[in-house]
Amino acid sequence: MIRSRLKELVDRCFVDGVQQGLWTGDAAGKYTVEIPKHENQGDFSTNIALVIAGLEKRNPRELAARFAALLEAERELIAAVAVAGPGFVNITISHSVWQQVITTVEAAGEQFGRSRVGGDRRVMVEFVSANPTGPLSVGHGRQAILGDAIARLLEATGHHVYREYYYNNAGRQMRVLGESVRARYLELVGEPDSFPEDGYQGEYIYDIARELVAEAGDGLKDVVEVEPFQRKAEAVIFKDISATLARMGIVFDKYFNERSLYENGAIDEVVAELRAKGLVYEEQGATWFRTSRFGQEKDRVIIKSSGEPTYRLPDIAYHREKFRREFDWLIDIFGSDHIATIPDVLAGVTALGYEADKVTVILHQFVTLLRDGKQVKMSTRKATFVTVDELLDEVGADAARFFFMMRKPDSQLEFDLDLAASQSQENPVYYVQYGHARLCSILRQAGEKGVAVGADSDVDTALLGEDDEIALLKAMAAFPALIESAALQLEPHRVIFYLMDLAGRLHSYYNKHRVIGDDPALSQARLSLIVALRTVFRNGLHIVGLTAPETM
RNA sequence: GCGCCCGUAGCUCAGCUGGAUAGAGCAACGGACUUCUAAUCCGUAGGCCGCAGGUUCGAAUCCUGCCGGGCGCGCCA
Repeated sequence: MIRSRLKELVDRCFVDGVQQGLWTGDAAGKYTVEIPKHENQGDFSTNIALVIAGLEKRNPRELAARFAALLEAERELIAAVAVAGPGFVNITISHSVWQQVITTVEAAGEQFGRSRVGGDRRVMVEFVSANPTGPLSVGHGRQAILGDAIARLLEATGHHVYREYYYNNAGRQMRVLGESVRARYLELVGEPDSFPEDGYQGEYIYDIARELVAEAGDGLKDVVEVEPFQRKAEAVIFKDISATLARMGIVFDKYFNERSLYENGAIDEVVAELRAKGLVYEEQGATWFRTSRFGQEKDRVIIKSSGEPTYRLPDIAYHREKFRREFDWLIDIFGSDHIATIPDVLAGVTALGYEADKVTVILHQFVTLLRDGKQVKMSTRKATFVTVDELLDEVGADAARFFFMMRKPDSQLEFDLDLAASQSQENPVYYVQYGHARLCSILRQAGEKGVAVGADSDVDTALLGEDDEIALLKAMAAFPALIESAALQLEPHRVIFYLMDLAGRLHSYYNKHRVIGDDPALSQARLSLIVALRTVFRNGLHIVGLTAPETM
């Protein structure tokens, strides 16, 4: 906001300098205006002199001094200019400019931080995509929160977001699930059948079987096909999965199933197209895709000698469907164990004539759970994993969201159950939410004491001159740019770090200064700051799907 | 063996995509409640940014090679 205004100013001074013959125009677009690391280095800093010096082999400090002289003339934004270090030009913005942020925030209200940079681009975010063979585990939980937070950030920045969940219901995995349910069913109606060797052992399989007994008694005991059992399992488990996701505030626009790709002929079309382009061949009874043409080590089987496709084929067909549905940007969120499938899918869509550039894949690392300081051992096979539902029971939706968002996807995530569940000071979720509650509390007090939070015409924001007040104003001013960049970089964790920082500044300020005091004008000014801060907290929390409690 | 990710304070992790003197939260230690919520604050201590080279005005960040950890490398998904 202010940074972009300053950038325009710097650009103008740069051009002025070119016209005056102080330097050439070569550095255009190469220098930056940034917020420096240390507070004694001004509010903003530009490396323009260093860039020019590098290009023209000149003395950076001298160039910096000349550039500073040009900036000095601009007094509406700038309070001070200084040359520092190897040749940085540090710029201090006038307090009055920061103080105007309060008006800006209140004018925008709920829209503060939201933007239209997305330009209505249509984006699909595919995430979770767990096959309905059992309840969601904590690994899926991370993906669910990550994907939803990314979706929310994109929505906040003017994208049209479509959330989609893809699952395989045509393959072996779901067949085994059906067989597992049938075995439990037969066991329950007194006709024990051998349980499949690689069957699903979880207690939930019995639950599904019990539902079948309740509905049909022993009427299904002579059914040989696995189909009815599989369908039932899929339906029941999906109902549970959707309910779990809903507990976290996640709703998908569509559950896309693999089987539909067979039914509408998409699978056959993909094979035919690839074959027509000479990218498919038969060997040892299987059908191979020439992935080696796309920079891979070797070709891959897409149809097994048994006639059954491998997972690759439907994955490619599914991605072709995404392209056909005319999205501008396709975001896939996968666990890091799916890394091997990505090149195949991208090779597939490239081969079919689509721009693989439109696909962004985010791989997230695994989650380890910590309880009593020790790692919780989990095994999918034995169904000893901790489910998302159990996690939500234990720590609640906000803490789960917060903890899953706290780390960038590339990092493995250690989820400390005791910390997330603790209602105490070391829990960062409460630290941030308490910030918002505290602001609400101050405003409640103001109301009770009859200190009206005046229309901003009565408020003299120039009274907000304390260092920590200016720091709070600066932090608020940085919020829109933060949201924009977190959205475009697909990095929700940055919002969390921002909120923790803002909360820290607020709590510190609160302990140092009284908002409602003896001086009515000062109280008014500070209350206007509190109102603006509340807006930023609320917007920040809401944009990433967290609640903003008014009391705690 | 090959590919991707990670390695930063005792622990868990940030570090705005190459900037200036390295950051936060926990844990440790010492302080602050007659006050708008102490779910808070203030202070102290804590570092060979895995190691070694290279690129340049400048590297935690980029390139190469090692070391250590995770995930993959199927006619499983």
